[in-house]
Amino acid sequence: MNISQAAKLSGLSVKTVRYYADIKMVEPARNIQSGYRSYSNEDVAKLNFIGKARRFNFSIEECRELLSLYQDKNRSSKEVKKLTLAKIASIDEKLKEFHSLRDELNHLVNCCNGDDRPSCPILDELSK
Amino acid sequence: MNISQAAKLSGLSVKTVRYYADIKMVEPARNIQSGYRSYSNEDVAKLNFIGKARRFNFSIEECRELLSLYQDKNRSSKEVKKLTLAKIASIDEKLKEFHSLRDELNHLVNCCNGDDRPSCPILDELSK
DNA sequence: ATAAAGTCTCCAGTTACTGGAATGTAAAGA
DNA sequence: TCTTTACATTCCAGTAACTGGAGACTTTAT
Repeated sequence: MNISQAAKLSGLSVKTVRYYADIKMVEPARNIQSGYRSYSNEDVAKLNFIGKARRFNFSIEECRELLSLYQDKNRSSKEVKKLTLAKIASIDEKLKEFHSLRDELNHLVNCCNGDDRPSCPILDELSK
Repeated sequence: MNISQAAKLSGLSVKTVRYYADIKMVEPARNIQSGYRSYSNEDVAKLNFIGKARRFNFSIEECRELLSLYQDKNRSSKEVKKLTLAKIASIDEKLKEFHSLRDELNHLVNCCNGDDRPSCPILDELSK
């Protein structure tokens, strides 16, 4: 199938699918006449896999790793679990950051009248 | 003062401070002899302000906006509050995303034996 | 036959810096 | 004064993961 069909089936944009071919993540066959990329069902499965992993916040390099584990029939589940646990830890980090950020901003907003006067505790805090 | 002093006082890197000059956020005077950037205390205060706003996850463009409000003696606190509330909302969005991401990954990890066998529910899920 | 839709490659832009090269200036020590 | 060292300058390239667009070619539909 052509690239737009593969894109549709995998829920990715054509640009993104082409990008994944450029960086050698999913390299489809080529139609010799036209030069068009020709995607197999397996290619689409890989695109799906990557799309999902990306949505799970795995980086492209991590996706590459997961993909090779996915394709390796002799892999151990330990390796995958390790990658995933590391990902969870980094998400927890971000969660903590965002939580405290939110709380601080929330506090500032609650202190701010939000009227037409120039006095503003938010700016006051930022300038300290 | 020279750039490294300004950087130290504002807690930013020299590269970053120079970058902020390049993008016309904080444009210091110049020493005519040497061409060196010459930072005033006010410049440093602005750098501090920006540093803090960046740590609060405001984008450079938002910082620009906050900075001009900060320098505008006739501003209303309403405008600042609006920007901040929008920022909180976008942080809440990210929090939600990361939370559900974490929960899903956690679930997968709990299902995974993590041993030397190839069977792995994490990969199974990613390939669905 | 022609027009529209799809595809190709290649280049540039996004965000907010960071690293490095080549070069110039200032300050400190011998 | 000379020299070394530290600090400064500009400019170019790279990061992550795409996205947009130009110009050219192929396929499909009318």
